[in-house]
Amino acid sequence: MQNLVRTRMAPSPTGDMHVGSMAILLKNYAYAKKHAGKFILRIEDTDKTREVKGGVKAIQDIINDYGLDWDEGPGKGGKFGPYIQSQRLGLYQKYTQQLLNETKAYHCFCSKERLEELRDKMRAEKKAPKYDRHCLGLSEAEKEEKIKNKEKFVVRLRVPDNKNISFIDLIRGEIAFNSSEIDDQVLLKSDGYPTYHLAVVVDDHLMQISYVMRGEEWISSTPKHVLLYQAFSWQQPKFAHIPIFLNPDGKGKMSKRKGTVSARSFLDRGYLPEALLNFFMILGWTPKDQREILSLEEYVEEFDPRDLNKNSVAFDLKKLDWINGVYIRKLKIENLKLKINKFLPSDFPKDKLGKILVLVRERLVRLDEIEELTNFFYRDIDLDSNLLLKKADQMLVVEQLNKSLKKLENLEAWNLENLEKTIRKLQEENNWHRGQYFMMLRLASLGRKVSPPLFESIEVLGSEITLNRLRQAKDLINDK
RNA sequence: GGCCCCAUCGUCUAGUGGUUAGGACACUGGGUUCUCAUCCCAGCAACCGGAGUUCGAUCCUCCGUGGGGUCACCA
Repeated sequence: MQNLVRTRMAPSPTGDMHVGSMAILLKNYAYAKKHAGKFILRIEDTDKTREVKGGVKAIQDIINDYGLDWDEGPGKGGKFGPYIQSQRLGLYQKYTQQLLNETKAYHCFCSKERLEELRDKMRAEKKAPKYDRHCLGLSEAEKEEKIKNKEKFVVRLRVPDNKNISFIDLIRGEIAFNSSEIDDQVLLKSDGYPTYHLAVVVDDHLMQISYVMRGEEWISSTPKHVLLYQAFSWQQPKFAHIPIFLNPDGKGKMSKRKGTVSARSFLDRGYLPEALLNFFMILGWTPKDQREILSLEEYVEEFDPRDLNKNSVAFDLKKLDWINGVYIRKLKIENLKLKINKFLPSDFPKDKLGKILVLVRERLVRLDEIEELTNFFYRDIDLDSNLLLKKADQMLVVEQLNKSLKKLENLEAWNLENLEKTIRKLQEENNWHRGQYFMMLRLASLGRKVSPPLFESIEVLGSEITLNRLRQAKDLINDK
């Protein structure tokens, strides 16, 4: 049991989960699965001021909507619970007390104003802002007095001076810091809640997390955590800091300013969860054979954080679009029907859904394009006489429409075979230019230059609508 | 600014002390075709710079440059 792989994702319920977080979650999930370990979901709700209501539920939902799940955590239980940090306050206070007793931590009564002033001053001197340990000099009596007077305080870690602090990152190797660069971290806030730094270390230890895989932006915080592991004499987990997503243009950390970034928003735009996961997989990592389309199962089998690339990666939407298209094309119609349901406009003719999907499946890049791709099947179209007459004169087009109408009106059955045979025959017998004639018919019956194949489309459209539109086209040209 | 991380086509990457530096997306051209899309074929395109180590560096070392991250009683 000692070597069990236990990974975790520890989001805060402060708003929609970022796509980058989902990508990291995937890696934690996959690695635990690969080693028949456990993937833990822990909620880090230690900042009461930023918490949003329904945040925990939103986190659980989005994970499930991406087709993933967790083994221990809210809604699942587990023997290391509770998995919500606000329910573990006593634990953090207990461990803080331990550090206090061992003089590895100390009370700090400094006001926010003083700290801010201090920071401003140090910044002005071009130095890294650091707490000046003002309260470390307090005598025991002074401290007791302040506590008795109910003065607010925080507890800070007493960081050793000039000590080499290093850790092994699975992706990058050894990373070293000097402890003098590290601030005396606040461990316990004045409201009794722990800071992130205390809470992660305590919980990762207590929950026996063996691999901490988190975003690269945590590298500079890791020495603080290492210090804490040392202060408690706890064994460190293995660390892997995952490269972050850059904006699609490759400039800067992917941010709201340059577009939508929540994991939910991609689902809302009609990207399939499997396609998104696949995209996350191959950003910064490739399987040995370099294939780019792979299933979750295959990924679970092959992924290892040690093979991750070191550099941050641009979130290339073009590639995502390509992957999404690949996945849509692989979908069986019955399956596509289910998945596209929530993107259908209210006036979409559900009885024709299957037939229409057959026609547009290979043209869909995102599910939310369905309306744009199919509206001519169920909405009035705009006929443009200029377009109709673009490659032929008025007389010819009227003749084409007349002859077509006559034949189509007398079709025995409105099916693909009859339609194709009849129209092709008309074109051949009259020696009409095929491109012009077919395009004119497409324009007249579907109202657009770009569409699924003509015969299939008008078959689905039905005789009534098709013939009406052809008549309208004729009238329009005659009126010109 | 301090500290830390990173550096192969536009993007995501493979790769090696000696290779025509490979693939995918995107882009361009062609084929199939009633348009578009799919599919197939072809093309364009990269080792950040400078020293050093070496018979030989894209690969190893150092410096520079560039990009990124981080410096809260937020995570």
